[in-house]
Amino acid sequence: MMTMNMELSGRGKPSPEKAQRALARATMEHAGVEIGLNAAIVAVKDNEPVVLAVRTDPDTVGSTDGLPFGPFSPRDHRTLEGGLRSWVRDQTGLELGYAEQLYTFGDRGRHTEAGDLAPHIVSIGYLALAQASNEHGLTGGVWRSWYHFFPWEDWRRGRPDIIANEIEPRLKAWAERPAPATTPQRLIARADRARMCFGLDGAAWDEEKVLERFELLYEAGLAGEAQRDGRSSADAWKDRPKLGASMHYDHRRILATAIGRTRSKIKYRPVIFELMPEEFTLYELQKTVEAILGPHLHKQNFRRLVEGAGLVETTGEMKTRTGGRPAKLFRFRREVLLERPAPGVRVSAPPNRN
Amino acid sequence: MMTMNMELSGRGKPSPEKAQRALARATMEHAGVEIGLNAAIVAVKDNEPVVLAVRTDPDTVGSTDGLPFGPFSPRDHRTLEGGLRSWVRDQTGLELGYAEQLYTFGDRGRHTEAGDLAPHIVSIGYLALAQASNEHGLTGGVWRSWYHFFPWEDWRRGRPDIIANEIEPRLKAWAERPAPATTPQRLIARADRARMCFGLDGAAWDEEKVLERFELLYEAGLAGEAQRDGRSSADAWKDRPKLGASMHYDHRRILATAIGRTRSKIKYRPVIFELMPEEFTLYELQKTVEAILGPHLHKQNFRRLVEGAGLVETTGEMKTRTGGRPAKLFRFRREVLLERPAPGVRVSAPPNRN
DNA sequence: CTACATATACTCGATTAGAGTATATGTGAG
DNA sequence: CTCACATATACTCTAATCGAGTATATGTAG
Repeated sequence: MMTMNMELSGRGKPSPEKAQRALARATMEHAGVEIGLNAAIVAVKDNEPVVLAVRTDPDTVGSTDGLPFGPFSPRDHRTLEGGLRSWVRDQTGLELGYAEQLYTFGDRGRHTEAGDLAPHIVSIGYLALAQASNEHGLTGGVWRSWYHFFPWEDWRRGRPDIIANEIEPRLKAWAERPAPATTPQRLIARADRARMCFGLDGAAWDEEKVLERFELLYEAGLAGEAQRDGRSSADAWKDRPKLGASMHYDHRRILATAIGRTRSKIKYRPVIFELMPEEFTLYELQKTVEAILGPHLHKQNFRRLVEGAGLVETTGEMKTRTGGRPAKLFRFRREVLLERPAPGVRVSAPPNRN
Repeated sequence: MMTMNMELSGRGKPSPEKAQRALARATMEHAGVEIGLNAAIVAVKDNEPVVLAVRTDPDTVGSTDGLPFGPFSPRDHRTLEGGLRSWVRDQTGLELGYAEQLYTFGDRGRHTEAGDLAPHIVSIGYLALAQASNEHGLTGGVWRSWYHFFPWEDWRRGRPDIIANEIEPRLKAWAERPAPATTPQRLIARADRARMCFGLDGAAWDEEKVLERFELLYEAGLAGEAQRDGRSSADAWKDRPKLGASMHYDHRRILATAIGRTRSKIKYRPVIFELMPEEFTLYELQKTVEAILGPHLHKQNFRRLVEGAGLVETTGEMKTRTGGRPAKLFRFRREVLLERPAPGVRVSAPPNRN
């Protein structure tokens, strides 16, 4: 756990390496609210979707990953996004390209590492997309697979075993236990939530519901963070393996939001090309889409779809050494932005893959 | 314009009516960041989509509307949404039902009513949906049509004249003027942005791009807020009528975000029923959808769509006095949430309505 | 030179979306 | 009382789209 310096000293200059400590210190200076910016920086490396993770406290044994984060100071930066870009540059050496705001997390009690009396940090989560090739200057952080934190989200080799072996039985047990009396009547029953979130009992799997799934696991005490935060629901699973790697604070929630947003957004905006090199084959494009979404379309239809939507144009070049017939190289066709209101990789939901 | 009291006195207790002044004052007390929560509370009254507006400063002549807003104090409220519900109750007497976070606005220079040196307020915008019938206890604020603030968004009687008469010529003139040299190369040209946003020159109208359109008008100096904020682009239109009613601070941006979110969300979540009474006819449902989206489906297909998706079930009752054949009454079928991953009113974009 | 792997083109049937036609059943004017 | 009218509801038709399959092209590796 991160230890916070409770004695106050004068205002500390934020240093890139210890920005989080600076943030904690700055927060002490008044009893108000401090703004933290969190970045889920996403890329695809070797067909694996990855996110940039930092060790929040490298000195402690058993420490966990976190997302890069830093304070927002309105004195130094005119915009939130500008502030984000600035300290991401300082902390990691990366120059962000595409970035969008995700969600603002401000609930007390969701990240109680420092105790409930800690100063309040409202964290604004951002999603950034980067090309794996652009990482020449990476000075901090390490790329980790999405699926290291969310193994149940990886459907590329079919339904992940962890769902049937760990998630389904534990959620069913949790659904059997009575919900607290304070639960509003309008809420959907635990068993139904589990079924809809994880596609149990023949329900469809919706790859966009990443956050709903994580929230459910947290509530049911199956996420490591639940035990850390002292949720009583976690007691039942104290000795069982945790599901996916935990992260600091509520960073795994932010990452879940980022994954869900990425998955939905590539369907109506051409953001997939933010993750691709300048030139690529259609198969490489498909593999990238599938890394993010799970396997969807068969090859021939993916081709028809992408070309038919005017998303790409050929460069005239060929890529040989593909292991078979050489493939045409394509590039993103920017003009599509001027032609269609919502261009994206329109893969519709597969019928049912359970 | 709102004049702010720049002399500081002691801490004022926030009173419902003057919560915004309290917020401004509280913000003065330290140089940090203050969190404000803004609510776009939406309902549909008599087939008109409305939002709850408050006069931010009733004493000043020519004052403008704003959204209800209040400070977030982590001491008093565990969650952001809890804080929102609490002061909405205090300020307006409304008990919010459905609410979701929209976006966090924190850019300096976007709302310079109090000058660029003003303390920094980061405002978190929320969308809330209410049934018009539930307003028994309304004690503050007044319902205003969306289209009072965004006349160009109202396509229920065809393409609004304001687009051809005011927006198109002024945007074309703006596109002729050179963009500032600091503009990044990757940005889309002004003329193309205008075309895509407002469906000029035969481009399709995308009803979801509400925020993009407002941002463009602001940038081009056609929104009243641009002149208020001293944007030079507004100089060219000093004497021309402003487009839509302005709002305080950046509240019109938040409302634009709320409208866009509502328009997109009803297509994949059954939130339209948050705006409907318990029982309704299919035609009333269609009129409500059209109030929000603009006219879309013809009656027969809308019926097929909504019934086919399992969104509604008949109550067995009929509504007479419809002016024609009596209509069956329907209610929302909650079980659809357990059957489909993304149930909503799936009206696809109309071909082209220019 | 041939087996193999991948790329690419084309076909087919089922489903769906958009739009039109036909019929049912109230209200209200005369 | 009756009939024009307005709205509700059912059914049909056609084109586009989607998922899936088949066929063919063109490299590399042994």
